[in-house]
Amino acid sequence: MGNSRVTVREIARLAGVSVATVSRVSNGTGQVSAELRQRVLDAIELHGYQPDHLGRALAARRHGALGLVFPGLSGPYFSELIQGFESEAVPARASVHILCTHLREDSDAQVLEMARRVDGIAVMGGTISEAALLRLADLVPVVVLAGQGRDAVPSVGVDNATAMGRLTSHLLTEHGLRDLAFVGTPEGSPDVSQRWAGFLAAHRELGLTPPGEPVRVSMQQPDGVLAAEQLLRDRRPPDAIVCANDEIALGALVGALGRGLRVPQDLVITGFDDAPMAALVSPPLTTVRQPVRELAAEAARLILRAASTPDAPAPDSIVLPTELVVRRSCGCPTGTPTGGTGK
Amino acid sequence: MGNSRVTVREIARLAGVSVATVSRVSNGTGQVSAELRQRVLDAIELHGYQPDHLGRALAARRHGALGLVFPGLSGPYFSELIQGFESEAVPARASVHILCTHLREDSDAQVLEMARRVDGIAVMGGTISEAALLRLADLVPVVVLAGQGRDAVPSVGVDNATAMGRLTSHLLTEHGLRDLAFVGTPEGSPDVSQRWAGFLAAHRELGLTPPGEPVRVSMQQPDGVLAAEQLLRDRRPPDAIVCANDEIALGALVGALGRGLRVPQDLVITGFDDAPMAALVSPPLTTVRQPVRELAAEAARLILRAASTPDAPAPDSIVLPTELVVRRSCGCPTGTPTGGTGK
DNA sequence: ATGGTGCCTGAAACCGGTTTCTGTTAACCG
DNA sequence: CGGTTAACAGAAACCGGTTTCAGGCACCAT
Repeated sequence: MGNSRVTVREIARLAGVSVATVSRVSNGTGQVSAELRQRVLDAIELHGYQPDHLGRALAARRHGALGLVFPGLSGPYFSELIQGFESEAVPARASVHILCTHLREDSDAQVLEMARRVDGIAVMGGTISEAALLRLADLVPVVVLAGQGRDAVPSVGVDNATAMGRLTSHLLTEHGLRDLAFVGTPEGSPDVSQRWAGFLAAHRELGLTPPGEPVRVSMQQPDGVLAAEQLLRDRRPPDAIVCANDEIALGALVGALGRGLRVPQDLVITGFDDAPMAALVSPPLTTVRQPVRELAAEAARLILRAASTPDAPAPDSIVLPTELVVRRSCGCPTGTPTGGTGK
Repeated sequence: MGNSRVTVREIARLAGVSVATVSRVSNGTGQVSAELRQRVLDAIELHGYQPDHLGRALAARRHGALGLVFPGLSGPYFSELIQGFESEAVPARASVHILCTHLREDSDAQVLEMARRVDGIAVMGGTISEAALLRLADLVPVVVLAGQGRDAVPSVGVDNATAMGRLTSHLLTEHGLRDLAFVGTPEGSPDVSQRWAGFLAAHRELGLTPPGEPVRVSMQQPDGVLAAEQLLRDRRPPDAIVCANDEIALGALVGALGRGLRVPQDLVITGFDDAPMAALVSPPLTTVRQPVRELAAEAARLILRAASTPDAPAPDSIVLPTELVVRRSCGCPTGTPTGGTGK
């Protein structure tokens, strides 16, 4: 220990100056004569003084911290998300508080509690109730990450419906597939809900009848294995498995190959996210690329800005572009450069 | 807004009592008459007063927050880790601050900075310098997660060397394999370093010559694909690929299968961690189970305890048991119950 | 000599809580 | 009825910083 218990008043006494002067020196604000400055710097150096964060935060009435709330952690998606958020927060000298809500039932209360410890919060879509979100926005700047904003709560996301519609159309028109299964739980998150909607819309636009129900599973690789086994056990398996994300697709691929099927000859599989593995499996996965890291970074920037200008008008929501990435798992010969950019 | 700017003094004024009484009521400490208590509760309710965390933390001289420092995020390992940590911290009303150091070069400074905002920190082994670790331990309670503790800094981990030694011996003796490759970067983390050491030791115990160098890659699935391709391109590929974790192994499996090899007939692959996917791929992965979530939870408990009893002696390091999980990727016929428990 | 202007400096107030310490009142006891 | 004690309430100090405000001083122009 040693440097832990040193306060401004202590340094002030040792340097023979007032606390105001110590504060000015340690912050570089205001005018201090060269002599006093040196005396203070010496005392600070000698005793290893570091201003206490709490005192400073209390006086400044800002925490210097950002919150990130998500349902759970799984796969490269959340890794990217957290890292994107962090990469923006830390240079702004803001620490990052996290909260996984899926572990507990009283997540609304937890999030509200978090609001009193940070300057702003990014909440993943669908993790807390609508009511809690509004109360939250009342307390601190909030942005919804990958979900629908509401009133004064801006959101950052991609146009999932259009992107998934484009992918689905590709399967229906280019490959003439007619029996597609959708794997993912629309009720689980706004992302999946929109992807499911885009999947349905693409069918209807072509006058086709989409499947009535998706295969509801979670978003991790093991769930994809499970889903594939369930679908392939059926007497009449689908032509294609359209997965809500790459993790599911990777799992489904493992499941399908494990049953001796050939992809894409016997079964087409597609994903969403363009995770690093998508390009490396065989066959490489046809998917939709979305800029996850950039999404989170954008959210962090929005919050930081809102926190520093308290009375500014609520910023607009942001929609980042996606890109259809056609590889071999859909049946295309090879990396056909059909890559269309979503809005 | 509305409830954001209400302070104790405000409530005290409105309820016609002193701030001390408001504080007593809102904390349930001390004695307050039924009448005053009700007046205060009404005022609190009416104005939606919530005590400010900073004021409270400053007075209590504790932050009510824990820090978690890791190199980067990747795969189920870190998900488990974070969730295990969080599951222990949140019920203790402590928020969780995270810091990914691999994104920046000045991580030592960042960690030291974090120390002034939390009551204790868990640092993944190998993420910061030895010097920084010691300085850190000077400021707040610290525990090293999956790494070597030092002096008064306790650690929580598993016996990687023994576990990997057991796995390696299994391949060498049960399956008679002689040409094993190790994939992973020992310099990258204490975990891998110990696993490499165990791999080498198992060879030497049997009087065999281990490979001189590991295949140095990172710890993610794509790296496993890469490593497999590199090894299999060689004129004389190994009999077995012993991977530093399951992610690498899963990638290697994909890479091997993609090249038309049969596992385990043509090539044996093993992992470490027992990630959820390990049991689901074909063939299922032989690996070592370690209680990652429990590891992190234990670390959180250690820190919380140390933070609440400042002058207690430094707790002992903790080593949790591992379990060899034999599945089919090593060549065993099926789920042979050879599962031996490591110390 | 006088008044004005800037530059430094420190006392004190402030951020929003908790806690000690003192004093009042009422209850209880012999 | 006097005296001790317990319960309760509030004033003020405190946690560790920042910032306002007023005063002192040197310097310059009238």
